Amino acid sequence: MFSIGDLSRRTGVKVPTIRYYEQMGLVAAPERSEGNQRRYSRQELERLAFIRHARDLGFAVEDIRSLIELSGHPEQLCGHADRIAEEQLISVREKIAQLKRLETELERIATCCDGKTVGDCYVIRALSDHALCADEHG
Amino acid sequence: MFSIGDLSRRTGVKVPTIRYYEQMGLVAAPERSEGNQRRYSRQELERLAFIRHARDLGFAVEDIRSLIELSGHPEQLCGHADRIAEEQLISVREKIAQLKRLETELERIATCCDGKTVGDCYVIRALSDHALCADEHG
DNA sequence: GTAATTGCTCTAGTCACTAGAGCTTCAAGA
DNA sequence: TCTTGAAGCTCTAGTGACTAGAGCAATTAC
Repeated sequence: MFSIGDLSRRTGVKVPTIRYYEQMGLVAAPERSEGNQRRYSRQELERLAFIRHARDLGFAVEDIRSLIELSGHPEQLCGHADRIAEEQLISVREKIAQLKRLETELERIATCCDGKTVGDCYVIRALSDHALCADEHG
Repeated sequence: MFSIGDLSRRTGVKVPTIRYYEQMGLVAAPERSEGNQRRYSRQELERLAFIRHARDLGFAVEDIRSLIELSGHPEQLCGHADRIAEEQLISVREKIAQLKRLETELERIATCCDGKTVGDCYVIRALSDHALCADEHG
């Protein structure tokens, strides 16, 4: 049996976050000690590790809820789980592409400044005048 | 003189967001019509375009507040503005690196599924068992 | 003149937590 | 056994950057 602090240390999920996940129904309400403290089994540790891993990969809490529900029905076809993962991959790729465009422009903005006064500052001018942008972004 | 809707169309910032920026002190409260509707000048249009541009580049509202304040003091040295832009560039690069690690793992997860039942599903197994991960992430 | 659109204020909701107050329980050492 | 300090409990409210909706008033186009 693990206390909530044990669980936190083993999974890397902060204590208040574990309680938040319980409130949201992502993890079941566990047994309690005589003094009303949460006591977790290994099964609950594993579920929390699953959630942590999925959150690290950027899955939304709602997606995780679906994945957990699916994992409870091992006889079903896995197309749904597969689709959630693929959508997440697409979304990650879009974010990368967007951030790369921002990187390009920020490089231009942040490296052109000659260290003089704000009146000549390329950072400020570039932000004021969209026409200075090399290509479209945002 | 522009109405809030004109401003919204010209800058691409949504109407409630313009009012929110006013509340946050990013744009000044403008003149009002006889019927208490906001009426903006070209100067305010330009400031909002500045804000929009900076938000597109991922600057936080607090950073934008600093940049606006700096742009009102053109005699100062621009080192501060420069540093804000450079920090933003560093943060964007970190996000890109992190997302690329996620992309790699998601590719592995999302493409190995053989379309059978959830019991054999690689997506679910990969999320359950961190040891299946090729390298560290998160 | 009237109807549709746009605008107003205000409150509350989003997401995924995080922080704090004020209390109780637990575990380890004396 | 007692005590002390860490860890736990519940509850409320705050974060950032908006977004949605209610219930009105003003403006604009026909």
